[in-house]
Amino acid sequence: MSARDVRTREEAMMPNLAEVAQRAKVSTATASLVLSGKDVGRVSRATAKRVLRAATEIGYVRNALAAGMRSGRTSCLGVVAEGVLSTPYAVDMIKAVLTAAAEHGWSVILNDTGDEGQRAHEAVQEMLSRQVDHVIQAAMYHRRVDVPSDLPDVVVLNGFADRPGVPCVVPDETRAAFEATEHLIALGHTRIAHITDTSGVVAVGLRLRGYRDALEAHAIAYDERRVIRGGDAPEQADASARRLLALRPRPTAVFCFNDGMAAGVYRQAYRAGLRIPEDLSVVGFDDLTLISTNLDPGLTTMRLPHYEMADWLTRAVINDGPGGLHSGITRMPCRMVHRGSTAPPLTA
Amino acid sequence: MSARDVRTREEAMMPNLAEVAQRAKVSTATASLVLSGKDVGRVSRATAKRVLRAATEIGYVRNALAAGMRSGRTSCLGVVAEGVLSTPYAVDMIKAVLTAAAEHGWSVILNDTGDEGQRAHEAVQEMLSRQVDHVIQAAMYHRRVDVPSDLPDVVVLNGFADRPGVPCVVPDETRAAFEATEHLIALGHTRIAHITDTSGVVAVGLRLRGYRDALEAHAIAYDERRVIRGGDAPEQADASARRLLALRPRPTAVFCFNDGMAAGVYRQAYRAGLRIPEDLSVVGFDDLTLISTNLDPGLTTMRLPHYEMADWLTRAVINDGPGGLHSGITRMPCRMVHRGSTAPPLTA
DNA sequence: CTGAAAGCGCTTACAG
DNA sequence: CTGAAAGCGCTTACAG
Repeated sequence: MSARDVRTREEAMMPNLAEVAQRAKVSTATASLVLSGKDVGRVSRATAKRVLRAATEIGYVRNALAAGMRSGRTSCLGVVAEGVLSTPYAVDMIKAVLTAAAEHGWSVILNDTGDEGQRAHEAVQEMLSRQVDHVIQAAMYHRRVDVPSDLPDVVVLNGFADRPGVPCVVPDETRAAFEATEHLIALGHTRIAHITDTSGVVAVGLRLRGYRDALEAHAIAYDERRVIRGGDAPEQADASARRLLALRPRPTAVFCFNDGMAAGVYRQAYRAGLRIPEDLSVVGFDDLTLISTNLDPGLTTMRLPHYEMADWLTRAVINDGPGGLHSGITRMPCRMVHRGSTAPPLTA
Repeated sequence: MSARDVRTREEAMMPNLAEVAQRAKVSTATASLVLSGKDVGRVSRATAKRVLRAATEIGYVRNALAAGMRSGRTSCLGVVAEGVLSTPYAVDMIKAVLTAAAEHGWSVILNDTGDEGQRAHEAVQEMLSRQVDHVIQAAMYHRRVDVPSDLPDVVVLNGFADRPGVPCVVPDETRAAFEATEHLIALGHTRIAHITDTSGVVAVGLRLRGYRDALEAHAIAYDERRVIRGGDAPEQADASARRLLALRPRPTAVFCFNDGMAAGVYRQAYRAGLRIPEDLSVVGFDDLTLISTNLDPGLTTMRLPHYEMADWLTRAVINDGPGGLHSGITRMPCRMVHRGSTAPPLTA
């Protein structure tokens, strides 16, 4: 074959290592050593300088494909996201992965398999084919994740694996719900309702647990009638909110499973002529700023640690590899963002 | 060197083409032909079957690095995003790129250089090093994009290049603003205000143009006092909205530069005791559903064609290459989403 | 401190 | 219809 058979680097004016070596009058071995920073104590400073200058002069860019094939390491991270980009909730995770990876000089191959998670197998094959060093499997919300068995170096972000031995990181839902509820208790509330979801997502149980634990810790009786279950969409959030406001005696505070449900409470409270926070304190969950900052007053809510989880996991994987990680579930704390939707009860 | 020097496919139990060929009792040339689908009329059906069976039996996954190096094509798309993941506005573009690429069997290397766009050069070097076939440069909002000169096969998504010869795609802002305004005119409004941005982003001028054109097309006098300029944050949106409501005679409708500003109008209208849409019709822009569906009533707004732009561009690049594209600006239409925040004026 | 040479796993003209 | 062999651009023991 000739140089014309394929779209060569030469055609695209991409010089290769041999040309750098030739120009610097050294072997490709020496040039490689210098250009990959492995030259200390092995190549004289003068030679190294010559190589670097030559590389700069002809605009050398190393072919990562060739390097990866020879060395067996690609400095490439595969991210198999399951619908992460379909939600505004979790995009921060991708952002964190990209940022942390870039800081380490790593690249990221991203594949979002969509809400169904159907294309997951294909995505994994693709990652293997591209020889990524590690795979991060990211879930759009805290849930159980099916981890392909043919994937050795895998970790799970925002979910837990269906098999043991896989490092996972999730938000500490129960603790967050405990703190949110305790915040309301500290303000003097005792009739605290909880609006939650009808779906079976794990966070529902974990946050309910935190809510109950907080009540119990402060000797407030748990009243099942104050736990309202409804859907996620705006109309369903409205329905839940109406049921909340119909409770007698009316709760003076509500802890909502997410910000969308809190938005429903705002809409119905205004329609009923109630003031927030004077007549009703509201705490949300997620901190979708598009919702929380556009409500009036701004919504006090628990921020999910999407960025922190992804940042931590990415750095850990790059620095230690999945093997260096605790092979189990790591829980990360959520932080409460105070904006003005809570106050002491008027009756206090 | 020996097989133990590097982390080989053997260690990871990754069979290579030679093993497939050996098992199928053919040469690697024949195996390669079959496994890359180039065997029609070149390899007998029986031989092809043997190869495919052998590959399946030993769980062969082709090494895309080696294939890419030899063939000069990687079926890999580089996406240099400039803060796209930092905004809820434009994530749909990434989603569309990933989906379209996956459908063609392409992988995507994603790099978000953050809001500043500082790391753009590094990102480009990275892409070149990884030998991506094409690069898509994506902007977080419609704006001028500095396209690195050392990047031959590049196209711009949601922006326009600073140099000629680069295919670009952007939303048709002027037409969208024209249609939004015309919708209000068709309902019978004549006192139509426009709340816009103080920043110098290009969309400000383009949408103002569409607003003015629509008024002119329907012989409604343009009144500069009805164009209110303010910032983007909730408090600034509130300030703009207050100025709107202080106008005398009060406009019966308002076309907002974005949904966040429309949310400010809702807040202030409610505080002033005005009903939407009876007393004031509101049209937004962007269709951030977290805002538009959580307002009461739901916000009628122009949806930006982020998904469509990215989908179209990705398919075009993969199928034709950047060279096959119109080397200039392509404008894509926005679609109006009707939700109930507009109605005929009461005085009509 | 430096270089010659092997080899990563594939694809591709080319010869038969 | 099939195979032998070259070569993509690197990195890495190894020899000197």
